[in-house]
Amino acid sequence: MTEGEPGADRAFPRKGHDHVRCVADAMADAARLCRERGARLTPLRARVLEIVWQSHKPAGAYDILAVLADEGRSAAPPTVYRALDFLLEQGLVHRLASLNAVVGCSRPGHAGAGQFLICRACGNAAEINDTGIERAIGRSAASQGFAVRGHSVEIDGICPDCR
Amino acid sequence: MTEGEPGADRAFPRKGHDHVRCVADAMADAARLCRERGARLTPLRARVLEIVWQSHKPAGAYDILAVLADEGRSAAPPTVYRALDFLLEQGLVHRLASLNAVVGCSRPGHAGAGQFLICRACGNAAEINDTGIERAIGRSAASQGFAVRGHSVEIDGICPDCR
DNA sequence: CGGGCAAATGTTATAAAGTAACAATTTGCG
DNA sequence: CGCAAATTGTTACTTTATAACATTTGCCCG
Repeated sequence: MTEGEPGADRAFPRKGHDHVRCVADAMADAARLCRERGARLTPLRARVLEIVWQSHKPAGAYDILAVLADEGRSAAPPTVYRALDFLLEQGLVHRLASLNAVVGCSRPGHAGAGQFLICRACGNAAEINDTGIERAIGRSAASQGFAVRGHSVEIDGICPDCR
Repeated sequence: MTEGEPGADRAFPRKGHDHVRCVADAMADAARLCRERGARLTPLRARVLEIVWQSHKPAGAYDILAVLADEGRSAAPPTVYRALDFLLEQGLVHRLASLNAVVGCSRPGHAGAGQFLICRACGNAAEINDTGIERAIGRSAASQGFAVRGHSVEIDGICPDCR
């Protein structure tokens, strides 16, 4: 996602950001990760992942379904939901509950947790991986005697580009 | 919610917790808040709020609908959704997106933000109001140039009573 | 006090999101 | 090859949420 320049750890992509390459990288990471784990990233699952990565706007299951249908694939809701279940399990996508949609995971393989900035103007969602938030959550849960299994942090607001 | 004893700031209710009184307090707070704001806490809205407060398990819209129907009220989905919209706006309930359900707000009036511990064993949800989490979110968003309007933190795990 | 306007609720119908159950197909493996 | 398991196809359905319009209620002002 980031281009490796100093101080380039931004959640929202900068201008001139090479999206084609970013998607290609994500797909390559996913393929490698699945290979290592013995999980099967089938053509259908790979295609769904690619569709999710086409944009930083969270994709609804029925949006994905429409794309598959356009491509002439036989597709019904379970097709998509099953592919998404796989991708979620593998930590390749995140589900944003507040939008009933998913986005590509910027750090593939880390399932079950994630923090997102969601712009109510442009609809883009950016994953942040803020250790401060993680730690604060862990500390707070521990003080209540609560054993954390996963968490979702969805922050609603206006992104830098839309201000 | 808490009983005012030293160190009693627990999110999950202790044993012997007086639920009837806790609900009564919540209703009184809600009535006062609405009066102050000139918002109309009508009998229907009040009843829906009361139903939500009946339990610490998040209530789905159709659960609430069933209760209203049992009571002989004429009720259809919009009845409930409209009441919930009002209660959400007034900050009297929180919506838990990951469960499609709502819970009573422990600090009435603070809409749009909240952090929850959700037990996957018993289904109870407890609101925490952790300033550390709030600060971490604010700091992280600010560093991205993101203007926060609201946030939801839903932490999945096992509560102290279920361990 | 009563007409009239806005807010709230009732009602019907439908959209959107997600799943259950079973059939057909593909894949890896002995 | 041939079988078992995993994946995908297919149909039907459940759950969640909203649109649109009718009716009622509360409240202000003359």
